[in-house]
Amino acid sequence: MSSALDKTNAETSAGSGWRGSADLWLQAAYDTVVETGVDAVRIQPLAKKLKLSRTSFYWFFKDRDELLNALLQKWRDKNSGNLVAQSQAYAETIAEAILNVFDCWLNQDLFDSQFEFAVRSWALQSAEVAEQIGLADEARLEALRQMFIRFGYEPLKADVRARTIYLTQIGYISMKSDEDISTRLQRISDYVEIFTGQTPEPRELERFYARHKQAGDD
Amino acid sequence: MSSALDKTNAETSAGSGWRGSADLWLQAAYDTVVETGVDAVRIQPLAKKLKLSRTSFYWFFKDRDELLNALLQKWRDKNSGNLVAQSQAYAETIAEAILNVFDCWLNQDLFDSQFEFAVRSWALQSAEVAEQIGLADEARLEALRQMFIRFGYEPLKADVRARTIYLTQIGYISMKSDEDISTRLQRISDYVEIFTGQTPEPRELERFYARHKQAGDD
DNA sequence: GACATAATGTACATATATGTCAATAAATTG
DNA sequence: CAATTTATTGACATATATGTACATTATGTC
Repeated sequence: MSSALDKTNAETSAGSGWRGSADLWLQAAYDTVVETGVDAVRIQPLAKKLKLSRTSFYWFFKDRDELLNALLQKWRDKNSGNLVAQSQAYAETIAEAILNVFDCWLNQDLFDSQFEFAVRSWALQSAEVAEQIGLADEARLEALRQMFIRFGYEPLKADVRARTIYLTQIGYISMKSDEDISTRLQRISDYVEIFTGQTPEPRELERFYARHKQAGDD
Repeated sequence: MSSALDKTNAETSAGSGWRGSADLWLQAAYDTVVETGVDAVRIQPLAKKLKLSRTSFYWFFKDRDELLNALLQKWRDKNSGNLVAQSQAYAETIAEAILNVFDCWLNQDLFDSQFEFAVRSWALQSAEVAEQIGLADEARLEALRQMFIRFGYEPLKADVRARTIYLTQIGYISMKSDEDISTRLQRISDYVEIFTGQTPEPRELERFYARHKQAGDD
C-alpha cells in the first residue's frame, strides 16, 4: 500500500545529502495532522514549511492519498500495539494491572493522544479511517475485557469495566486538558478505586509513582 | 455576532414564498458538519445541495465565517444547557441523579452527540472553538461535581467521579458505536454501580427503563 | 571526471473555492 | 398595480490547491 516509503528506507533518517525524503514529508504531515487536522495536510503548505518545491513531493509519493495512507499506517503501528501489550503485562492484582494500562496515558512513547484524537476526527470524512478505528477500538476493548476476566470478574461486569476505563481515556483525550503530570497523578488512586471497585494497596501505587515521577517520560 | 439570522427570524420556517433563508443555509451547514466535518461546510457545495446559486448565500450571511459562527451558537444553545439541567434535576438518591444524567445520552433531544463530536473535531483547527469547548467542559463538569457533593461525596471524590461519568460519555461519542438502545440499557445498571460505588435499587432502574423503553425518544 | 540515479524546480493545465457587483426577478405592501 | 423590499443569478476577479511534463542540478560511484 505504501511502497513509496520503502524506496528510501535505508538512508531515511541519516544525513543522506539530499534535503527531502519520504520520511521528511511524512513527519511534516504528522506534525500538521496533530496540530490542525487532516484537512491541513496539503502538499503546498507542507512544501512551504519544508522549504522545498511542492512538486518535489511527487518523487516520493504518488499523490496526496498515498501520503495519507502512510500517516494512517503510522498511527496503527504506534497506538494500538502498546495499549494491548500493557493490558497483558504481568500483574499480581487488578489494581496493578490497571496501573500498567495507565502507563499509556502518562507516557507519550506508549500512546500518542494527540495523534489519536486527530485520527478520530479524520474518521468524520473518511469511511476507511472510520473502519480502521472501529477495528482498533474492538481490539483494545477486548484486551481490557480479558484483563478483568483474568482477575475473576464475570464476563458482563468485565465488559462494562473495560468500557469505562477505555471510554474515560478516549474522553480525556477529547478534552485535551493541559493538566500537568502531578495533577493527574493525584487522581490516579481514586480512578483505580472506581475502575476496580476496591481500594489499591499503597505499595502498588508507590511502584506506579516511581515509574512516572522521574523526568524523561515526556 | 450573528445578526444575519435575525433578519428573517419571523418567517423563518414557515413557507415564506422565497426558496432560501438564513435558516435553510444553517440547516444545510448543520447536516454537513455533523456528517463530514467543518471543512466540508463550504458555500459552493451547500448551494449545490440546496439547488440555489451560491452567491445567493451572501444575501443572508456576510461570509463563510458568519455561517460558522451561527453554527457554533447552535451547538452552545443545544448541548450545554440540557446536560447541566439534568444534573440538577430532583433525585432522592445519587443513583437516581445519575440516571437523570443518563437521559441525555439516550435522548437526542437532550444532547446531540454527533454534533458534539463534530464541534470537538472542529476545535483542532480553530482556537475560538477550542476555547468554547473548554468553557462548556468546565461548566458541565462543575454541575456533575456539585451533584455528587449534594449526595455527600467529599469534594475530591466528587471531582473524580464527575470526571469519570463525563469522560465516559465523551469517549462514547468518539466511538460512534451504533449499538441499539436495548444493548445500552443492559449496561446501565452496571454503569450506575461503577459511577456511584453502590448498587442501584430496582425501582430506580424501573423508573428509568420506563422513560426510555417507549418509542419516540429517538 | 564521466555516468547513472536521485532529487529539485519551472511551466502548464485544471479544479474548486471565495467574495463583489450589477442586473434581474419574485414577493409584499400601500 | 406601482413601489419597495427581499431574494436570485451570472459575470468577474482572485486565491489556493492538485498533478504532469520536462529541464536542471546535486550526489555518490566506477
